[in-house]
Amino acid sequence: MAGGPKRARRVTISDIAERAGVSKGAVSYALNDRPGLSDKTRKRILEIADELSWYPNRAARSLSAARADACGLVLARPAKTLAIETFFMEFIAGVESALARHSIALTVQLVDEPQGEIDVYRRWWGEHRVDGVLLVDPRVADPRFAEVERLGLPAVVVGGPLKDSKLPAIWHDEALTVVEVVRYLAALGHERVARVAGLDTFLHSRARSNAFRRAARDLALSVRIVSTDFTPESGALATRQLLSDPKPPTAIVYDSAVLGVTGLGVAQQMGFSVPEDVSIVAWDDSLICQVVHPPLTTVTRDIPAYGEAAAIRLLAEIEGRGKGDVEFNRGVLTPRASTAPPGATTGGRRSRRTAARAR
Amino acid sequence: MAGGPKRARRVTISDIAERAGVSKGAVSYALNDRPGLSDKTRKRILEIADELSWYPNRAARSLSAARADACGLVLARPAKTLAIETFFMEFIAGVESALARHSIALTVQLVDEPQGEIDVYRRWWGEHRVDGVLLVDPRVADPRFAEVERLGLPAVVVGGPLKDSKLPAIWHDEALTVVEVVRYLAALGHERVARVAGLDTFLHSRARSNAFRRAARDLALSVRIVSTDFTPESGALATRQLLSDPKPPTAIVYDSAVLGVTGLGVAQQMGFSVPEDVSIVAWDDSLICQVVHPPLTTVTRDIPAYGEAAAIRLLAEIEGRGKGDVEFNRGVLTPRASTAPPGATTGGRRSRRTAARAR
DNA sequence: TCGCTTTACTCAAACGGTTCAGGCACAATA
DNA sequence: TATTGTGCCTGAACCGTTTGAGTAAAGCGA
Repeated sequence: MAGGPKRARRVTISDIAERAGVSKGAVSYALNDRPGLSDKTRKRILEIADELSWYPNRAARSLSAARADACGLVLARPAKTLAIETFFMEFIAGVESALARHSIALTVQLVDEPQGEIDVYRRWWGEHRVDGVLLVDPRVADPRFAEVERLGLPAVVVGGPLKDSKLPAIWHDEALTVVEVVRYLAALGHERVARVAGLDTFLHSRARSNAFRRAARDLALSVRIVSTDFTPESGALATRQLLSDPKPPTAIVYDSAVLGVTGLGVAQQMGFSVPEDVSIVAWDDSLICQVVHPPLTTVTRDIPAYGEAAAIRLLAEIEGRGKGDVEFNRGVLTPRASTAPPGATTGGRRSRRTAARAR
Repeated sequence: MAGGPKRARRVTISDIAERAGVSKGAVSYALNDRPGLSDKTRKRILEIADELSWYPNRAARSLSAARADACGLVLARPAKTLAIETFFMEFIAGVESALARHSIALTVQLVDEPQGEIDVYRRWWGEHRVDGVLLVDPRVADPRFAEVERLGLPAVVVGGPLKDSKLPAIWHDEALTVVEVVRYLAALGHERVARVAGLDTFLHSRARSNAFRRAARDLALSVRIVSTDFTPESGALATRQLLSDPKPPTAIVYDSAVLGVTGLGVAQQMGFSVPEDVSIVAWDDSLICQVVHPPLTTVTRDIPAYGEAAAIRLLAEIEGRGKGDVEFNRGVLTPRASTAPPGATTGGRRSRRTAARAR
């Protein structure tokens, strides 16, 4: 700190003790609401601590209590798609609100590659930097689970349920929601439905794809599923592929808001009217889905609440009072103007394609 | 931790020392690359440390070194607008990449109200949780500056330059970019330009508004400026107000990507063709600006690099080798299809309004 | 061979909390 | 009155590092 600005020595527990005329131990008892002090002394100590605006040094506390009072979250998606996907910010907001109530900090780290994520866990746990972590984007045969278990690092998986790991998970029933969406489209009269999926290695993406295929077959609909890597480019490509088919689907379900909005743009550019020629459903709602025209029908989840529940489960895990998985409220369909019966005309306008078909 | 899972005792510096047959001090020297050890011993110690996969306990290190090895970032915007604005995720990604190189953690906290932000700084600094913080969204007469200075908490302001504070800031010249945008619109032939601004209390928003007004007047353009709170709703309202005028502007400059995309939607819904009837420019680029139709002309900044530079400046400040403000590369105009000469017809299509005017 | 420096380490005191085994004074009980 | 108990507080060890002072041995020039 050579040449640095002079900084006042910060007040410690000894200062409080001296000023109150008691021992350090007494101050510690007062601060932590432990028995063994008269109310009068306790009150006096707390008053002095407040007056000197003293906060206990976390490093010292962590050292003796062997807790870091921090949780970790590693995001391993490319920065570009991370930024555009509102999911994580909303999720973090929810996690935060739960952790803040316990004065537990959230340490966030972005990494490029999956191996880097495991290295971060090793380092964090080795350094006692965190008491536990949230694992997002669970994948098929995910190497993180075994490593985290090996380390003994308390963790909660966001997504699931998990087959090949005993780690606690928080998840919701994707299949039920998928069935709701497919039935809704079938009820509107759609016979050819498609799904633009995210990364097939992600558990939740795969679960939705499986459920989608099954639900569509049960209703005797024709199904197509195209995978993407969640980037707008890959979403645009998938949409072009689907709509270039001689018999294009009349309804497309997208795995994210970004994919949905991108798909809408591509469809309109190709001369498809939404929803007359093709209906669109996007998986997670976001304000961006509501400002495009037409606004998108979405599957809505309370993502901050999801994050909050995940954090609460993690705190329980850290304290050793964990008890299995948490099943969260599933997403529900929020119908907007991007879905309608196939070929429907709205408000007197007619798409070029609908007009062409009518001739 | 009652009832919790059994966890292995984690390896400490003493274990390494014992195994290597040296003292704890020697291990510490080896780890921190300090002189006073033979190369042979140093190598042996490091090998053993690696073999036992030992990481020094951060709490212990912090306690003795009086450093937290963490920086803090408080976001005080409403969670909803935070999530939708890609700026912060990109910014965080940049901050991260700089901090990670020094093994410094980033602690993020979201708060609801401005006073809460100041409380967080007090607590973080009191607890030695962070070595410094980044202050974003500087406002007019911002109470955070004085408080941070009073605390002696190293900080870097993201935005500026600051009039009423000696805190170091990282910023770029908004005025030059604004002039570039306005000149571009004037060159296209626009005579009535408008700006949908963000919160007027934000320094950067105000700086842009002032520059916008001045630049437009210099070019003898008619100007209107409407303020919003960055929400899509307020952006939609502002756009409706502007376009409902008997003589609506032929070009609108929006203060964020969200506002721009929202404005595009509103304009199109009101029967305005973009860019024939109204040109649109959005301030920060984001993938969402590129997937709408037409894609938006934007002011593009390298936001991750901005975050990285901010983090680097903060690290310098923490180490006491700070040296004034950092001026960052200003944003540059990226023209796309949402801007054109007023009344221009593109590709044979004609908007309803253009057609009406032509009659 | 002696004194002097240099090298390569050890030792122990911090850092600022938590926690537990006392200890002292005073009240209650036998 | 002697004993036991209880409430309130002290003292010191401890958590795992860093770091400056101390030291023994080796090296070196004269």
